[in-house]
Amino acid sequence: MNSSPKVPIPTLERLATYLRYLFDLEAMQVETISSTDVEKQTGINAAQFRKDLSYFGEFGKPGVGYNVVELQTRIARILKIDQMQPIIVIGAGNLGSALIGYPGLREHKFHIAAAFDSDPAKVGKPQGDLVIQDETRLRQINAEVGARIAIICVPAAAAQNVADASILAGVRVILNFAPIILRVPERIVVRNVSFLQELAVLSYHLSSDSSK
Amino acid sequence: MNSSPKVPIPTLERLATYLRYLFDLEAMQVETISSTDVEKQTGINAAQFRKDLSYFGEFGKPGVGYNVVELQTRIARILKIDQMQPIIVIGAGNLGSALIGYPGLREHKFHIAAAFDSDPAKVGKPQGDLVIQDETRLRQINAEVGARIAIICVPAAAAQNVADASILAGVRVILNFAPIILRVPERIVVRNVSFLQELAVLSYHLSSDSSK
DNA sequence: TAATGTCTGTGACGGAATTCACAAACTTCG
DNA sequence: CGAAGTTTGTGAATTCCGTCACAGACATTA
Repeated sequence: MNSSPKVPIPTLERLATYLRYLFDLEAMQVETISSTDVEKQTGINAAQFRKDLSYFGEFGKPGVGYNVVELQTRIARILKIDQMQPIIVIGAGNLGSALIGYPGLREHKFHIAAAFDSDPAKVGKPQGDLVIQDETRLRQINAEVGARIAIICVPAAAAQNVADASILAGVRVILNFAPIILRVPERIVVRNVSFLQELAVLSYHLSSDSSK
Repeated sequence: MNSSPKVPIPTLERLATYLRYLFDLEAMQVETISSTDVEKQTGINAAQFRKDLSYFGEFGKPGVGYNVVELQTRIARILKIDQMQPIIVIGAGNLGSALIGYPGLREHKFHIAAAFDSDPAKVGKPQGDLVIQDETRLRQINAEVGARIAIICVPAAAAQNVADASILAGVRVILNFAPIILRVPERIVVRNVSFLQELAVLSYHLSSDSSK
């Protein structure tokens, strides 16, 4: 009943990129773009752009291109960031705090509804416009705020337990910053962000310098 | 003269994962592992693990498996994280500060040699065990520290300029946290980290819940 | 030593993602 | 209106990755 059955994940990642780009275009009061414009400015192949969109229907006019505002609206709807989404953040260390204070979240319709930590020294402290809650109250509090997205920013050793607790509390997708592979039920979607991993890949590339 | 010509990027990403896992095993005083052990514990297919390694030579003994410490050493050498690598961080906001204070970096043989910001209020302030430098001195300072890896943590609007300056200063690979596609010469390798993008992908998955 | 069992390294296969290339749709201009 | 010029959407071709499956290497046991 829904759109297409199989959308490649790289396509979804690029959709988010297109969306950012469209916001910029809107700010510059550009009304229409073509797929070749996109290629020139983002480096993403024009056919790729068209194919990505084709998974979700038809968006452009032959001979003209795409209407910036309309495309923006439709991509936002596809990604379900057309209305505010509550998120919970678990772990209020450096990274968690940075996330809580990050203004870009709100712009993209994400709203941190609660933040948790296990450290009694942090619990109860205000952080931005919310108060750090005790990790043990995760389930109880999420029953109120109803977040289905969790961001895990705890150390590796604690991450699996925290993930389990989140899932019990009704979370369905997890953004994991801990350097560990989480074991979760099939229905749960996890995405990992690891800058150590990214750095390692970059470091590798330092060798093959002159060649190619 | 070097190893194999074409190593898939997903392979490099997994190598970093294996390495983390091997550190854990070493700490648990495990001496030997087999590819099926890896699959059981990380969820990564055993053949995948073997093929990933095969791009770089032979690592194991048939009928036995892989020596944990040896494999660790060799993967670290492949990724060039067997000896300290200097890094520069540009942008000392929430994220940049979090990175500077992140102990995991040192464990993985990365060392932040200098941090920069354009805000005069921040320049000169100590942060961890180093002092924030003025962004305009990037080239000058990197002539001393010789970092070839830069981490960009500045706002989107400033990122391209900062990237250009880094490259002029001798940087060859960039880890970019700014939500923008950087335009760089071919020889420069860029990897982007965007949690807004990750969140968008996760958000998409909130729809196709009961199906599949 | 021979027989059995385990595990690696890799060629072959299959599927997924990207790019190509073109017909069809629309615009513009004379 | 007709011709020339754009640009889309998409089947087909290509490239890239992951998985399978098995020959060969090594260990173990008797």
